[in-house]
Amino acid sequence: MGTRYQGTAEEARALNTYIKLMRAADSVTARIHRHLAPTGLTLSQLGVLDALFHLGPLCQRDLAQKLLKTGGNITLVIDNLEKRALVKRERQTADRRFVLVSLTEQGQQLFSAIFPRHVAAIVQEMGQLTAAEQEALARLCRQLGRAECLEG
Amino acid sequence: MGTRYQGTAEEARALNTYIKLMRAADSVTARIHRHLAPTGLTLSQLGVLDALFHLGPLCQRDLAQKLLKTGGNITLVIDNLEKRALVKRERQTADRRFVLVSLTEQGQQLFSAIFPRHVAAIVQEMGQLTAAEQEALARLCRQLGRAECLEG
DNA sequence: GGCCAGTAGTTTAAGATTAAACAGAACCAA
DNA sequence: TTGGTTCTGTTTAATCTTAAACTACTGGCC
Repeated sequence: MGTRYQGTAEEARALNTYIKLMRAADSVTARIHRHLAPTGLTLSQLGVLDALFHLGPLCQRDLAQKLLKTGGNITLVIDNLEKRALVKRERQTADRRFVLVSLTEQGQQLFSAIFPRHVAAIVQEMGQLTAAEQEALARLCRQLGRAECLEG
Repeated sequence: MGTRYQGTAEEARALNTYIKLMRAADSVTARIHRHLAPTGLTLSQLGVLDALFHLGPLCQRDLAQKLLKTGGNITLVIDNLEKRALVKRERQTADRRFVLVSLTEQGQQLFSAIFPRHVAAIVQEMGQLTAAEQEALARLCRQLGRAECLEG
């Protein structure tokens, strides 16, 4: 956007950085998603499986927080994973407001099969940068994305 | 994702950078979009208006390329902008396959009114980083997103 | 006990997004 | 001229995404 905008140097710099950041994220996302396509999983679904695999069962509120998504969104993504029997929901008895989501046997197996390829795709994407550059990029991104919850 | 994944150092580094990049892009996008909400425009719609404003009338294929989106997506976004009379379509007579999209008077006015605030929001977001850091981030992102068309 | 505020999930409406199938147009070659 | 190829844009089906309205549940307070 706004490649031709003439403003102050500060504005031009901020705009340029913003555009480059968005394009990089879009490009990488598109390519990673294409690697994933044959599995029939979306990136959102993989995100949920990943969280459950590495962190154990979680309630939907926690999933929403981890993935920076709204509650309504998580409801739908879990719905779709549940249709494929990759995760299951369990209403908690202690506090019936909570729903605990966990991987099924099939979910575990599928994720274990897919994850190494997913990591390989990410390593390949990042291969454009040296180790030092990757670390610098990670640091700058962390500084930019500083928490500030999505729904706050 | 995969904060707890134990792989090689190369894998851990690539994963970490990937996560940080995605979270930064998501956070910034969410905050920028919130600034935009009162106008009723989505970020995609603003992207189209911006391209038309700064580059002049374009056909949908060119818009898709500029914005890294699919043709089907552009069709819909233009539909929605057309409903609000912010852009207009004109079938080209020279080659009837092309549709030239341009801003209406209203579109120009709305964009002119909104753009400065949008730039201000981006400058504020990027204010987390020094000028040198912004330039470093832009360079690293450019390196990562190197062209490779979306639909190719 | 009964009301009320806050919390967890769901639903709904609108828009974004892609891939894939499709229609119309241009173009090239035999 | 006809046939095949390529290109632009549209449509469709599926999913994602958000905000906002809604339901169900908990816990505190009178």
